[in-house]
Amino acid sequence: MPRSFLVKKYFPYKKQHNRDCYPERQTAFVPENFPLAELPTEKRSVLTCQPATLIFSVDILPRPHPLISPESLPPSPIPMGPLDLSSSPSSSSGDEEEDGGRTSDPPSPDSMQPVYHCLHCSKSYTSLPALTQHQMSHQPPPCAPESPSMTTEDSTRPVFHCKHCPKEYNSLGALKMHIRSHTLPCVCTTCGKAFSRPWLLRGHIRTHTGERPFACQHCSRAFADRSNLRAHMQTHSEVKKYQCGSCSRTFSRMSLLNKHNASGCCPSS
DNA sequence: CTGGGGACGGGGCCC
DNA sequence: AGGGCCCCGTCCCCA
Repeated sequence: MPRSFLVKKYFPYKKQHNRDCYPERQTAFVPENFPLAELPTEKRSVLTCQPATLIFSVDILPRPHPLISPESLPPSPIPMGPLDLSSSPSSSSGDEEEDGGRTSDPPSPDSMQPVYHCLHCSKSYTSLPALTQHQMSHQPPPCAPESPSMTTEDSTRPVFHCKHCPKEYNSLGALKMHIRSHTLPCVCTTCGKAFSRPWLLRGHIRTHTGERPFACQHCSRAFADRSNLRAHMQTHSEVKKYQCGSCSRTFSRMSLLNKHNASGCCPSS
């Protein structure tokens, strides 16, 4: 799984292993006169330069669906003229060589009677004007040029593309959620680090406050992160969650099992 | 090298 | 639809 949004080593205080909270957090770890508007630059960052006042006029840009090729579409005499999508989102950027084949896909020789399929839904029409009128219903209004780039994967499922990366989603909500990982709208007021979701920020703030609301019932340890508590609970377990296929040894974490495998215990696996 | 903790990422589910 | 939360997972660091 690509971890394209890992944000590491923003600040030198990351290096300090503050096992027992941050007793001197606000003075020791925060860079002096930390410039909120000048977060350390990252290649991927479209927003680190202005984390607090994000001005994103365009989060979702039109982009052709990479999975849709002329071959993947049903035989469809999509007209080139009024329906060449020149006003549609997917052709406004002008750099879509590969998309050209969609509209120029020749009709199947098997189709005795022309059937005009909508590019955006499963409807089909036997007359061009009917399809033309129907497809207008899929066009974004003129005043909304930045509506999400939505294509269809199989003529029925919409696909929403992320402007910032190749990911795509089948719901606008999922895409918006994903885009937050690019825009990082939740900014820590203490150190300026930005996060995609409020609860991530809250978890991060605990690293400043030292709050550890997740206590282990078996020992005195407490954790700021529930996942870390869960991992810790594995250390109390006789039989741990992750088992080696060869030696049956168990590990509290997948990463430890992977390390174990990589060390040569299970050369076959 | 191994085990464990800290921090934080994503998707999915629920309300 | 959007936010909150959960679960799973990864990476980094340290003992």
